Amino acid sequence: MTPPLHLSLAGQAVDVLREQVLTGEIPPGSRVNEVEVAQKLGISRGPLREAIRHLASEGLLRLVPHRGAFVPAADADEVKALFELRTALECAAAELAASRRTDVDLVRLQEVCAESRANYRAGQPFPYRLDLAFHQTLIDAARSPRIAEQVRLVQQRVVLLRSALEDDPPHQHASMDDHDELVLAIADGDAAGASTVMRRHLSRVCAQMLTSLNH
Amino acid sequence: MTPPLHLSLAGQAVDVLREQVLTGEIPPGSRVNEVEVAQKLGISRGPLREAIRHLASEGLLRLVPHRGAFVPAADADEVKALFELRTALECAAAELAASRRTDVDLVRLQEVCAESRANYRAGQPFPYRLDLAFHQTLIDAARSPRIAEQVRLVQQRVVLLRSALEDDPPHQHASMDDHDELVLAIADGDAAGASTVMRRHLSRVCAQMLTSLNH
DNA sequence: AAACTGCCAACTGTCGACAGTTGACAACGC
DNA sequence: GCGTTGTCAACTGTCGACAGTTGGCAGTTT
Repeated sequence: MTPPLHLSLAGQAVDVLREQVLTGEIPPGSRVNEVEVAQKLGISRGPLREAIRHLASEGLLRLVPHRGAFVPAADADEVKALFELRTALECAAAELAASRRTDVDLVRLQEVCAESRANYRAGQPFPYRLDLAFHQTLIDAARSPRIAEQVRLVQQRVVLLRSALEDDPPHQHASMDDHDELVLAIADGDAAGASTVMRRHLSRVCAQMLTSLNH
Repeated sequence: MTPPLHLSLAGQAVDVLREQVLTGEIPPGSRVNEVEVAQKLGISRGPLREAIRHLASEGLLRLVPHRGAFVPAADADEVKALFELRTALECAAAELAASRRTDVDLVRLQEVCAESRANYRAGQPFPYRLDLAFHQTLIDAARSPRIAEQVRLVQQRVVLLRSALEDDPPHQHASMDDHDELVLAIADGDAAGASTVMRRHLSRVCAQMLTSLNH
């Protein structure tokens, strides 16, 4: 019994639109015209409206009555508020991961860290893909479905605000150090330590986003 | 026709449906028939579908492709997972409240506690209304809009699962003690203490829900 | 020129109808 | 009797069209 891999038009529209919003193909601040996008996707306005509402509930769009849906623009206060939420969730995830992790989880985390190091030594910048992979692996190790769900949504909103992020080698290096330290704490089953490191890590990332936002 | 149509039909449907789901008027496990409910509300299926999708994003309904929307039934694993999320959020809120609270916030918290005590001494059971009011006042004192938003959604889902909750005087007394202790920690600006008390409090509430679920 | 007013195009909100899928029931074969 | 298969009603997914609202623009007034 394979779950219907055939997604509804609304579901497909959600995926396409989410991609376009996150990649900046639909730039922050711009409006989403229902008839225009519906024609472009080859569907009617009904499913598209449901897709727009869904993305709005994920925080990727902002709904204004009778005016339409807008892509929220990066804003300092929004970044701070969002990182307070992210910190609450990921610190809890780090604690749970430290106490629930299996050896397989540990190997996966170490692999991601090793790949990041190798990539960095090869002279390439720390790809955001690997950063996401690390945090993803960590919340999987926490084995808390509802927390994982929320973390995914928050990280998505961070990606959206990340358009104004610039490459900063020192910051990237510090992030990799944080990740390594996190793995150590999780390996030791040190919940409090993992939480502390995660808080410091996210604090650093948040600060970096705020500074690059002011440029 | 409503002369001042301030809210869209979909928005009105969201409010009505949410009320019906939370009060159990639409019992857990039952299905929401689109045509039936649409006729009962006097609207067409379009706005109702948007309302259903919205409530699903809040976790008050569960969508099954080609089958419709169901009210999720209380389940032990779900309760545990939900309380892990709630604990992560409200502990963070308690910490923030301890460091950001104003004197007005403190007075409000004390007022809610005092009202609970008076109510209890009058021989009446600790109304859930006051419990909600306390947690609401606390997250307001935390001044973190994104966290507050998520806490509201989680508490709503707890209300939904709460149908199987029975009155338990000892538990109510312990809850009020926890609240008082929380206020003391927040008054002292003791973030770590507030977080610890909150964690113990929610752990107790979760355990109580789990036991009354098995009866 | 600035401000006000009425009009208009564009867009969202809403509706009724059609098409595709699902689960159940009945008829059939073993 | 039990399992299989064909049929069907009910419901969700989708569409095109209509109605109401919004913001802007032209024309008018002071």
